[in-house]
Amino acid sequence: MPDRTERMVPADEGARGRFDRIYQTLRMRICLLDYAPGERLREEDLAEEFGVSRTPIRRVLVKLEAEGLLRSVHGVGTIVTDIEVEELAQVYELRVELAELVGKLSSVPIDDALVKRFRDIRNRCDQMVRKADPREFARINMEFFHLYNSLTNNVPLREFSERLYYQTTRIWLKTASRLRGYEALLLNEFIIFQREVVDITEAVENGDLAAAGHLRRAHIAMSFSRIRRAADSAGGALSPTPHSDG
Amino acid sequence: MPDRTERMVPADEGARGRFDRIYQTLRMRICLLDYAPGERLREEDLAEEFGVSRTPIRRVLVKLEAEGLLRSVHGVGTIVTDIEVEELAQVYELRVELAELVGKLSSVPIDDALVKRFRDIRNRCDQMVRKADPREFARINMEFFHLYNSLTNNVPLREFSERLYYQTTRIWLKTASRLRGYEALLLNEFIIFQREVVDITEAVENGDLAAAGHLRRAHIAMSFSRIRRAADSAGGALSPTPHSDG
DNA sequence: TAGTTCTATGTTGTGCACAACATCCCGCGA
DNA sequence: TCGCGGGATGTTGTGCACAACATAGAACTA
Repeated sequence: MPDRTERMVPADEGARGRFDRIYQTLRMRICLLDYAPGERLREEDLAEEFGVSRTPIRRVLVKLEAEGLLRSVHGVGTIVTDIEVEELAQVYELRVELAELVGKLSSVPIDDALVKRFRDIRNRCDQMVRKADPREFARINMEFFHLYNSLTNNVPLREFSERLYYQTTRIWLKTASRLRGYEALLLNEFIIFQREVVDITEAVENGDLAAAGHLRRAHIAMSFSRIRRAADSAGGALSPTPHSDG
Repeated sequence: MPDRTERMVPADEGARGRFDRIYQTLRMRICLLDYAPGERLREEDLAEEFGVSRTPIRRVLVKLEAEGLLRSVHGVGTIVTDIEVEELAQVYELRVELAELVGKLSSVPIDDALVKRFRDIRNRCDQMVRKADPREFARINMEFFHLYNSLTNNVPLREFSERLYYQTTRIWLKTASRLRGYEALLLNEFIIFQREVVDITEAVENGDLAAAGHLRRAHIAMSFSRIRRAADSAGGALSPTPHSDG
């Protein structure tokens, strides 16, 4: 048997590994608003940053475009998608249903390791409640999302929930950041989020995934209600925003 | 304002139009089993057929891979995905729920034109009941799916339902075609499908989309039950099948 | 001065040659 | 006869040069 030389250095990744790495990186940046909605991405810049040519970059961009995060226009550029009020409502409408389904379909067996992961996040929430850093909030929110999502073994459900999540959080962040009283609002959201984590952790501890699903559903629905109400009272900040970049 | 010259000849399509055309064509072929699960697609062959180089073909393949219909392996080829029993069950489990949601979320207003489209398909079913051609059955089934899907305005829901549909129908066709008594089975399916069309058309005529949703849900669930039962009694034909091609 | 055309510039899309990778098959030796 | 090693072959992945396209701004005209 030919000695399948195991890759010793992590830097020496195959084509697939490189593709995934770039893809994950860009998706994270889009979700964390490092790339704002409406911003133009230059393929050549990305190629230079990741030390490859435009070709593999384009591969990643095509995939991100298929997921609705980017939109390439010939002769213009690759633009981070924005989203309309109507469509944001639709996405939330659907996320609410899917969240409940996660608790219903193909439940995973609950073992100590799983419960521990929930408790860990809950504890980390307690520790960082004072900081109220938007970026850190987004990160832990995302981490909790993935953990919650892992409660179902239904692969298509997991994938689609993930896609909708990445579609909405960045828009949520963007919308919230344009409202007056952003700091207070964010702190409030964090406290509510903390309660959600506590509630769902308890449901998981009790092995009641259906209850976890209902809790999650309610929290997502209320989260959207809050942001919409705040935006309405601020005078239509949820409307399509003009691009601020040149 | 510069006179935006509308394209007069359909042959003179832009890059985007060509991309969509190739994408739709390949997706249809995969769904209709022109490309069987496990089959290898050669980029160069496709490039030659569509009169372009490999580059735009690869663009399409990346998107189809992102949707789970293809899988590219460096140095091996681009392979039409197969699907495991477990995952097929998961996909159906989810399709059932989404079908019901189509009747619940963001319902479109029902006008005469919409009702007419349902009646048209119903009538065409009546006319072609004798033929029992698998390919024609798949086509009209697909057409009805798209029509039913258009009952909701929720874009993400439509997109995801579509993706799951394309994932399952081809596997359904493949599985059914390997069973004994395939002809009789198909004819039976067609008769049942005809009933479904009649039922849902009536629900739409009455403006009761929730009822349409429940009908659709029930029919999808029963369809999967039938195929699974038939496969079980035939001795595990739903198991992962060995590739028959060289 | 207002409107229009044209050119310069920048971006994504395409074609092609080559590198990286996996597999098959032939030949060799025990 | 069986195992195995290495080259031949075929496929996807990458890099690069150029084409197609869109836009902004200058230059020109009425």
